[in-house]
Amino acid sequence: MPTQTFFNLPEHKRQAIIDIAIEEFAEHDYKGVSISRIVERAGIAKGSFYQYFQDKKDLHLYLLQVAGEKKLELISTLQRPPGQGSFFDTYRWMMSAGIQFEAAHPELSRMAYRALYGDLPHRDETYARMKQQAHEYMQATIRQAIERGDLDPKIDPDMAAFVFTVISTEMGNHLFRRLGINPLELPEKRFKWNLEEIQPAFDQLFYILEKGMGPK
Amino acid sequence: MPTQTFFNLPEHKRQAIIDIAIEEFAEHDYKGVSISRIVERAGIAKGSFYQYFQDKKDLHLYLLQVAGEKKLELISTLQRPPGQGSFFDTYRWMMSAGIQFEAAHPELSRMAYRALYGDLPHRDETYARMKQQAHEYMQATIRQAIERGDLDPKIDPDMAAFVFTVISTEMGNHLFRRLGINPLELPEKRFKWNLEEIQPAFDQLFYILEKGMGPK
DNA sequence: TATTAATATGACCAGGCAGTCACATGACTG
DNA sequence: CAGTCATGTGACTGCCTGGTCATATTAATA
Repeated sequence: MPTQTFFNLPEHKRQAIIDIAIEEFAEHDYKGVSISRIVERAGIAKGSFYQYFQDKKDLHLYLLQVAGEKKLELISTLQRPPGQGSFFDTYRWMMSAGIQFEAAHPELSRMAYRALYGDLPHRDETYARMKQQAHEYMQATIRQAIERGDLDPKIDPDMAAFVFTVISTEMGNHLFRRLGINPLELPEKRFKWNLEEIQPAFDQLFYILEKGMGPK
Repeated sequence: MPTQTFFNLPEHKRQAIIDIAIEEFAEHDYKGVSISRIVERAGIAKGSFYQYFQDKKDLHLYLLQVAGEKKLELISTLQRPPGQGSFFDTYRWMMSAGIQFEAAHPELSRMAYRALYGDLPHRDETYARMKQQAHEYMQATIRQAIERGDLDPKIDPDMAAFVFTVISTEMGNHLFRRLGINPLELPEKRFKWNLEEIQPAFDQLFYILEKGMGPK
């Protein structure tokens, strides 16, 4: 965690450091992120940086925490699907929320994606588990949905969880590519993100997930 | 491409360099691979290395080429699915072939995976396109399968190609995790790779892909 | 104002890197 | 044997890194 000194900083200065650091961790992988570059861009001395953060890892973990908080923050503003939604409705809402977060904070998403799939010297500490946990959570949800009659009882929960997890992870990338958008350019280009635009894609995806691809 | 000098090397020495370098590119991402470490492990002088390869990138591209050749080599030994297989049969065979390659050459797979999804200074040169090409090829195949009546005409080819592509890419990882195997330890542990063992997983996956997850 | 505590600074350190080059070695030729 | 050419070598360069620390500056307190 950052030191008290960091939190004593004037708001705008603190935020500038965070923003720049996030940009760097979105643009480069862990090894590629240079503290020297960050302090230069932020206009602070190297020594100051190390009065705010213990080391590079400390900064990285903090930024990931910030990303998590931002995501919760955004999701809490979104309306939940009406009533006792079916599994597919709920899941569609979750996925849509994830993609809205990607659109609103592409740098944060990219950083988090790197943390999950990139090379980290401190990977074992939390992140391999994050994937495992997401998988197990999904699996449990699927089991419940099967019991409630929302899903075909013949499917294998482990395999279904795999399919859902891997699709959610990559769906954002796919949608942006499909729409010809570079997510990292989203904020500066002030692209008008139109949720309606992606509904057809969701319809198509969930048709496949629900009914399969085989001939009827 | 490596120099003639490299190809003049005695077989065992050349192979040792290749093997060690592949190990390094499997273990570390591009930035993390150290030529100094490679030459030390291989017991050759730094100067010799640069008489074999132009630079780090030259080595990397060559190793990727080797990986491609090895994959074709292995696949050509596998029996094709009998007769005019349906789309699902063919695709199941392709996916199974991919996983057999992963099991037989986990380091090569890991290196290739890194090349596709990791950070490369020379990424633009070919690799972003590789993904795009795979997607387009899959999409075309799906269109044909629809015309032949092998797939539900109501599905969106683009979305279906996305689902197939992302699942094939990660299916190997998923299977190994499910079986409690670390693919990188496969070769040294001489794990007896039993194809039968993964058939149930394929059955489960293709049930989902064909019939979907929704209640019937 | 004098004293103390908090914060800012950038030259500096040790280590690692990719890549170079002047030279050494060995093998083959006339 | 001398001469030539391919190959091997590792000290070296220049660069960048994460991280340190003695010192300077500023703010707070008495």
